[in-house]
Amino acid sequence: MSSVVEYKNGKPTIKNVETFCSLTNFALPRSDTSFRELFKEIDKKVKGEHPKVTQGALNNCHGDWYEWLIAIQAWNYRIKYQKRQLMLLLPNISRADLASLYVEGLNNHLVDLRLKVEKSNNVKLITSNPDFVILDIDEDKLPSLDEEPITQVTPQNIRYLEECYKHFIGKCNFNNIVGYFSVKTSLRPDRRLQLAHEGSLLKALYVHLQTRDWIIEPIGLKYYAASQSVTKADREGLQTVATHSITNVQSIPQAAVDHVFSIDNINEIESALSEIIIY
Amino acid sequence: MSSVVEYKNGKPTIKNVETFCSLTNFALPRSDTSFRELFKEIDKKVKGEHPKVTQGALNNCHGDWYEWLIAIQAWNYRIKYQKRQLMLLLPNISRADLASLYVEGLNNHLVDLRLKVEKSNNVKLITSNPDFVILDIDEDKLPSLDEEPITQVTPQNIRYLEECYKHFIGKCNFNNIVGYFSVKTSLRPDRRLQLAHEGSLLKALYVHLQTRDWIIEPIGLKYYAASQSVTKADREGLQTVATHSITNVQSIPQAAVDHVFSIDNINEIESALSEIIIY
DNA sequence: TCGCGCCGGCGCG
DNA sequence: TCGCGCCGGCGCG
Repeated sequence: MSSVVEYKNGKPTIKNVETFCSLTNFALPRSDTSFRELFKEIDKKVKGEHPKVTQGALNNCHGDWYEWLIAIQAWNYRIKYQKRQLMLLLPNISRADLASLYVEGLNNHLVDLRLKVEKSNNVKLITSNPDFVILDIDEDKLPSLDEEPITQVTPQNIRYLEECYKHFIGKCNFNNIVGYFSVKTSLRPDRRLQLAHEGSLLKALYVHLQTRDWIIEPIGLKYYAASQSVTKADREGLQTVATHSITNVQSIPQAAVDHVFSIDNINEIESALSEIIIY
Repeated sequence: MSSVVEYKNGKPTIKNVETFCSLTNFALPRSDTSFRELFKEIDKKVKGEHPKVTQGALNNCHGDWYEWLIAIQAWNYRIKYQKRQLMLLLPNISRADLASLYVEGLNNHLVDLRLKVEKSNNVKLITSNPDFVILDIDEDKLPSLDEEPITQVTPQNIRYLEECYKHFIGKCNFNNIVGYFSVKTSLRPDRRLQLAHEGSLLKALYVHLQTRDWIIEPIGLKYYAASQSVTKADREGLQTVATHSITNVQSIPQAAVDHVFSIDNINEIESALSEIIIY
């Protein structure tokens, strides 16, 4: 236990992965265990032994824990139900732009768009990376993955899931990237708009690729979100339109966020995945 | 001093206005006093007497303090330089939607747009209210305001500035609302995107009004932002395009945020206002 | 009671 | 060193 917090000049630093693995005893929570409660208990243990740990440090960890639990379950879902679609963790944008997942030709369209946009008016196309990308391996060209379910919460397994996206860099065609998924343990009226922005911009980029390759009937790009609890105001706030679709009367207004799931235990992850992962 | 924090069931609550007025001695800071340092000192005093005050409570207050200082300076700027443009605080959206500032005809276009968008695809047009609206009183129809500068930081003066927008509800024509201004004491890579979303959506609504009224050469809508410190990454992140402007090749890509100002003292407010308030 | 919009303190690469 | 993207705890109406 004392090993999960390090001190640097008297300032405690939570070792995120080790804390989560050690304090969950390396096991997945029961399928009806509330993540909220689970995180609260872990917090209590950490704070009990290390009173100087800040709320901000715990906030930071909660976000990762939530992503890991969903990533593990998504991994197992693909294997259990033998789906060709899969959901993978993405790193932050300074480690890898999600456009780099596309094959060279499509990536070049996006690079070209960014360059031209920037050149014409000193303007950029910037958003954060979503937490997950949803791939559809409908062609043999994409690498196949291990078929081993993940049953233990270990640093090795977490690291494996966090790096999995690397296999697909430069390999995805237009129809291989079918959606994105961003998750937050909690929402606030201001923070939930980050999701709307992300969804809106990702969909605008998709429409751009569609136009450049003149794809008449695209399968469409889904953008999903999830949180441990979702109020009516959250749902309404997240029904915001993808702004590119409202300025001319021809296009049908399109939601930036297609659906927001309430996910606070493993059963609820499973249920969300059954709507997200169709094939 | 003890009066600025109230206790409810042992839980401290900062009385925001009273704290700021009392701990600044009801005076505006010197024109080169760093707001950062000022807020830090106030925090220290509050925490010194009330150790149970949380970081979250102070965060909440900092946002208001920053807005008030800018609102006071904007008020005085108009009078000092006899400008016909003015910058007013806006309330949060549950108190008054900013569309309500427009005259009935224009407001109806926006109501109509919201209805049709919602009806067609269960999608809404949602963003937070910006902190300030920038008005141009270029017609005699708009109410005129007091010409008294504000030299004291008092609850009465702050309340006055917070309610000033009410005079303009239902009174603004297309060319009376020339811009918005949102401010944050600090930025983060995720939170700065809230500004991009807000700017993008406000500009899309403006384009919609322009289309409905078929206004050929609109004066344009500006969206500005400010923070106590702005990094290169912040500037680049905020150069994000207003997404409606990139999906067809005819329109020129337009920035969601026209300019981000670094404002940490009264001189810097003055300097920003000289770029924002032109006429 | 709850919705709004506020923001600092992270762990990591 | 800094950029990324994390999120709870507010004061107020």
